[in-house]
Order: sequence, then structure tokens, then C-alpha cells
Amino acid sequence: MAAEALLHWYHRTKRSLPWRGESDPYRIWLSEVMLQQTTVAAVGPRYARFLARFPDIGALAAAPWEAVAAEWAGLGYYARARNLHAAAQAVAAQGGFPRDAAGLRKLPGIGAYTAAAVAAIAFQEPVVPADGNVERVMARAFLVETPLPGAKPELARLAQGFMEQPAARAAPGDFAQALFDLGATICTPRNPACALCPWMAGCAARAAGRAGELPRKAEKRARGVLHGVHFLIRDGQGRIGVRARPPRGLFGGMWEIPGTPWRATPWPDAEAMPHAPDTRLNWRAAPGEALHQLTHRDLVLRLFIAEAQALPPGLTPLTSPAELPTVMRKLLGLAG
DNA sequence: AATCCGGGGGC
DNA sequence: GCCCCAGGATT
Repeated sequence: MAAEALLHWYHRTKRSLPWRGESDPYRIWLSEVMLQQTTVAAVGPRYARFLARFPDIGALAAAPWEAVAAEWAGLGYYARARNLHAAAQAVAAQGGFPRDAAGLRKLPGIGAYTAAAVAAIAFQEPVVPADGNVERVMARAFLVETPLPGAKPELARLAQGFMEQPAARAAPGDFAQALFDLGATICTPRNPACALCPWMAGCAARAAGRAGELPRKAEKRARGVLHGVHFLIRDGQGRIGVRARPPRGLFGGMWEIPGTPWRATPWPDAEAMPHAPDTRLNWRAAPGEALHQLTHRDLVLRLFIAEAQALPPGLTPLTSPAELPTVMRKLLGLAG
């Protein structure tokens, strides 16, 4: 496979994306973090909105956590926001971004992939970031039968091997993004459009008629169920009370409607009620349940509602439902 | 190496 | 319903 053929295809067909053509490492880094396990379509509007609110690394470093959390709400994987904030403060204290992948890798929230992506795209370091797209392209091009995630090191080595070609080494950022585009538009997980692929002639999986079967993946475990009961308090002004979740774990550091812990067995009302912020209020059950699917869990949440003159101590009035993670907005929907 | 950590879109 | 997404941290 010739790097030059891929680059030629890229320059002819590349997607127009908001972070393409940026050279500011802050903007490249932000796009890479937002795109972790998150689709291009979902990131697009959030990327612009985040930059409008935090236009540079100094603004992000100086912002309070609550502002960052509010901006990230709904995007998922909230540890990304916490690490983004911490990394911004570290970078600001250092006077700027580390200029190579090894230095970037030390920042919170930056792993092997993101370090390589930022180094290649922002600093033209001759490294190839191996994301899901790149792994898929390599598994097919070289007919790698080892299932993921075990095959990751081998696929990353195969990808890095392209940097031996002068055309790739001359444009590491374009080469990385060309691989992303190839995986996203041609070498797709299902029904790859091999006839349009610039690497069709050299692709081993294509020759074997097996492109659609690769990469192989280890079998996944079954999902579990978690049950919870939450308590919505409205004060005299119609405001609702929220509290911050612990900084680590599910929805870490995000606002939540107070409630029971989440556990595998359902909560009977009598057992849940002591977890109400004020057990003396007149709690009534909202109809139905909020169902929310996570990667490894199904959440089943019920809701009780009460009115109070003032919010109990420990609760904060919610400024806007948009500052809640999606699961909490779903729960709020039960209140009608 | 396995598990945890969100939400959305495609099929 | 299942799969996947410009993955990282923790154990």
C-alpha cells in the first residue's frame, strides 16, 4: 500500500470538518478528546460551542469546574471533562503544550492514541495514531486474524510502519486524517466500499473476499441492570434541587437529582424513602420509569416528587436542565 | 487482561 | 436489538 495513493485520495475527497485546517494545539487537542468514542456528527456543534465559551487554554484553565461540567453535559464519558480541565491547568502552568507525543502522553486524559494524534496533526511528528478506524484498515489491509483487543499492539505497529514511506513522513497530520477518513467513509465496519478504495489493489482481506469480517472481536459480556429511586424537590419558585455526584465513577462530578444508590435489585418504596433529602415532605410517585442504556448497564430509575418552601440544606438550585447528564434529564421527564 | 465509563446513530 | 464511534483510567 502506497502512502502517496492514500494522500492523493484524501486531498481529492476529504471531509470538511470544523477542526480541519486548525493549527492551534488547543483546538486539535479539544477535538481529539471530544471525538473519543464519540461520533463526528455529535461533536460538531459541541466543539464550536465549547470554543465559544473557552476560546483558549487560559480560559479553560481559569474556569471553575462547574462551568466546564455544564458545558460538557450530555456529551458522556464525563471523566474526559475532568481530565480536560486538569490538563488545561497543567499546560497553562507549564507555559504551553508539550511539543511531542511523549510529553503529551503525560497529561491526564491523553493516552497513546490522543498523544499521537495531537503530535501528528498539530506538530507534524512522524507518528500514526491508531484509533478504531486505523485498526480496522490495518486488520483488513494485512489480513490480521487476531481478535481485538489483543491485536491492538500489532495493528499499531503496522500503522506506524507507514511512516517509513517518505510521502507519509512528509505529512504526518494529513496521513493520520486520511486513514480516519478512509475508515469512516470507505473501509467501514459493515459493507465496505472496496471498489472506491485507493488501497484496493494491495488489500489482503479484499483479495480474500473477507474485508467485511475483519477485524475480529472478542465476545462481549452480558449487560447488567441497576435500579434506583430519585427524589425531585421543587421549591416555592419552581426551582429543583440537585447535588454533585462523587468526582469518580458513573457521571462523576455531574449534577444529579438526589436519590438512592444504584443497585442490582429493585428498591421497595419503604426502603428507598429514607434516602429522600427530607422524609417529612409529602412524596408522591411519578408514573413510569426512566430507562437508560449504558455500555455495560441498563439503568431503571423511578422518581418521587414533593414541594417545599425552600430546598433542604445540601441541595443546589439547578440553573438549567441542559447542565444535567442525559439520564437525569430523562428522569426529569417523568415529572411531566 | 478485564472492567468501567455515556450517548447517539445506523442498520 | 446490536454494533460502533478520532479511547483512557483503573484494577
